[in-house]
Amino acid sequence: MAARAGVSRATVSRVVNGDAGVREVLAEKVRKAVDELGYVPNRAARSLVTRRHDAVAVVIAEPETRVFADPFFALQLRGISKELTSRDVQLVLLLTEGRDDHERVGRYLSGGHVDGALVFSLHLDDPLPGIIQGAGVPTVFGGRPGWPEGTVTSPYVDCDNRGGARDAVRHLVSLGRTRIAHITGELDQTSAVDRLDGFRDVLPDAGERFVARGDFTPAGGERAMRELLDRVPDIDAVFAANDLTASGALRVLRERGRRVPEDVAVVGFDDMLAVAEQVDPPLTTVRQDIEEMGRLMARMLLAKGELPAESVVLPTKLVRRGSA
Amino acid sequence: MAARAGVSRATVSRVVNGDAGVREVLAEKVRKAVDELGYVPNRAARSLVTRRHDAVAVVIAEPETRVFADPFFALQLRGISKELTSRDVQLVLLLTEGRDDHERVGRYLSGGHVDGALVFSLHLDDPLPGIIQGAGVPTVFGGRPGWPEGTVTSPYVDCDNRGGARDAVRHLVSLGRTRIAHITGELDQTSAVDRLDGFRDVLPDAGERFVARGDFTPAGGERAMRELLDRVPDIDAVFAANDLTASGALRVLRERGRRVPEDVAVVGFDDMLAVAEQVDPPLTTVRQDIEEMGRLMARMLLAKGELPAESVVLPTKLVRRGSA
DNA sequence: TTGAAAGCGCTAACAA
DNA sequence: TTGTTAGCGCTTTCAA
Repeated sequence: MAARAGVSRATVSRVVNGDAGVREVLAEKVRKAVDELGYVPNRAARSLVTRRHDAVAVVIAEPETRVFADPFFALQLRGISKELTSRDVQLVLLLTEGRDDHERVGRYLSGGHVDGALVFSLHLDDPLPGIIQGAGVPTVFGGRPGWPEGTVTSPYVDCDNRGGARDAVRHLVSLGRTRIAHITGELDQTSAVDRLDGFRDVLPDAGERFVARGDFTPAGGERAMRELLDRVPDIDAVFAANDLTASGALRVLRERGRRVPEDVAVVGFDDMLAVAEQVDPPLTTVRQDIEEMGRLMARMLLAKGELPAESVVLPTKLVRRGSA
Repeated sequence: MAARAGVSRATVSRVVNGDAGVREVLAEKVRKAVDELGYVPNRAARSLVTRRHDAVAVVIAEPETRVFADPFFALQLRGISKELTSRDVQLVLLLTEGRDDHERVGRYLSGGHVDGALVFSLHLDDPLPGIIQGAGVPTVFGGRPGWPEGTVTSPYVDCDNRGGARDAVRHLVSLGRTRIAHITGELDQTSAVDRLDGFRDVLPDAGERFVARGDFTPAGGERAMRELLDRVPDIDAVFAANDLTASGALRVLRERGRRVPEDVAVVGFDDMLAVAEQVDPPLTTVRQDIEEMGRLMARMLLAKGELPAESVVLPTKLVRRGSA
C-alpha cells in the first residue's frame, strides 16, 4: 500500500485518517493507491493502538419478545443506526434474556470491547442500569430509567411524556368533554407513569374509575376500553397511553356502537404512522420524534467527554386528525 | 497478568483459549489470576494475529420500518443472538435504508471486519444478495432469496412454506369445507409466493376470486377479507398467509356477523403466540420454529468450511385451536 | 510441558 | 511536510 503510493506508511495513515499536513500531491497519490488496491484499514490493528473501538453496544433488555416487536424500538434503532453509520461506528447488538444475562452484559461492557453503550431498560425494577453504571462505560439511556432521581448518573433521552399527556387531555377538555378517561400503559415503565401523571395534572379530580390499566398493546386497549364502558357508560373521551392502545379502544367503541369522535373522542400517543393514519377514524395523537431520539442518543454518546452530557427531554406535539 | 500467575504470556494464552497441554497446576494458577485481576483478553490484539474477528454481521435490508417491527424478526434475531452469545461472537447489526446503502454494506462486508454475514433480504428484486455474494464473505440467508435457483450459492434457512400451506388447506378440506379462499402475503416475498403455491397445490381449480392479496398485516387482512366476502359471500373457509393477516380477517368476519369456525373456518401461519392465542377464537395455524431458524443460521455460518453448508428447510406443524 | 521471541497492521512520537 | 521507529496485546512458531 505504502509502496504502491511511493510514500511511508505513516503518510498513508495520515491521509486515510484525514489528518492535516500532507501535501495535496502526495495525498492524491495515496487516495489513488487506496482506490486501486481497494485498501481498507484493519480495524483491529487500529484499535490496538488508538484504544478506541469505533463500536457502540446497543443493549435491549427485554424478556418478552413483544417489546422488541414494538415499532417504537425499530424506529429508535433506525435512528441510532443512521447516526452510527454516518460516523463509521459499529453497532453491536446485545439482547438480554432474563436476569442471568445481565451479568454477562455487565462483563461484556466492562471488558472494554466498545466505546460506549446505548441502553434500553424498560422496567422500573430492572437491575441492569445499576450493573451498567458499575461497568464504567459511557452510557446513554433510552427513556428515563426508573430509578430515584440522582441515582443514575448517565444521561437519558426521552420525550416529554408528561407534558404531551397534558396537551392531549387539555385538548379533550377544550373540546368540551367532561367525562374523560385514561387507559394507561404498562405501569412498570416510566413512560406509562409519566403519561398517567400528565393526565392527573389536568384532571386531578378524575376518579379512579376513569383510569383503566392497559399495557401498550391493542389487546390491552380493548380490555381496558370494555372495563371503562362498563364502569362509566356515558364516558365522552379517552386518552390512550399509546396509539396501539387507542386502536384497540377504537375497535371496542365501534363494536359497542359508539361513534368516534361524536360520542367519544379519542387521543393516542406516539404518532406511529402505521397505526395512527390507518385506523378509522384517523387518530388524533401526540407526536414524538422517535427516530430523532435514537439519533440523539448516539450523538450524545459519541460526544461525551467533549460536553458534559445532560439528559434531554424532547418536546411533543399534538397532531389533530379525525378522532378528537 | 502473566506475572501475577508466575507464568509466561504464552501459557496464559493457552489456558485462556482452552488449548490442551498445560499442566493442571499451572492452569489453575492462571485461572485464579484471571479471576482476581478481572482479566479480559483484548479482542483487537487477538484478532490482529488470528485474523478472525469473532463477529458476525446481521444485515436487515428493509426500507420500511414495518417489517422490522414484525415479531417474526424479533424472534429470529433472538435465536441468532443466543447462538452467537453462547459462542462469544459479536452481533454487528447493519440496517439498510434504500439502495444507496447497499453499496455501503457491500463495502463493509468486503472490508473483512466480520467473519460472516446473516442476511435478511425480503424482496424478490433486491440487489443486496448479489452484492453480498460479490463481497466474498461467508453468508447464510434468512428465508429463501428470491433469485433463480442456482444463482445464489450461499445457503439459506427457511421453513417449509409450501408444505405448511398444503397442510393448512388440506385440514380445511378435511373439515368438509368446499369454498376455501386464500389471503396472500406480500407477493414480492418468497414466503408469500410459496404459501400461495401450497394453496394451489391442493386446490388447483380454485378460481381467482378465491384469492385476495394481502400484505402480512392485520389491515391488509381486513381489506382482503372484505373483498373476499363481497366476491364470494358464501365462502366457508380462509387460509391466511400469516397470523396477523388472519387476525384482521377474523375481525371483519365478526363485523359481518359470520361465526368462526361454524360459518367460516380460518387458518393462519406462523403460530405467533402473541397473536394466535390472543384472538377470539384462538387461531388454528401452521407453526414454524422461528427462533430455531435464527439459531440454525448462526450455527451454519460458524460451522462453514467444516461442513459443506446446504440450505435447510425446517418442517412445519399444524396447530389446532378454535378457529378451524 | 513451558518459555522466548517474532510479528499481526496500525498510529503516534520523534527526528529529519 | 515526511519518514523512521517503537509498540499496542495477543497468538504462534520454535527451541529448550
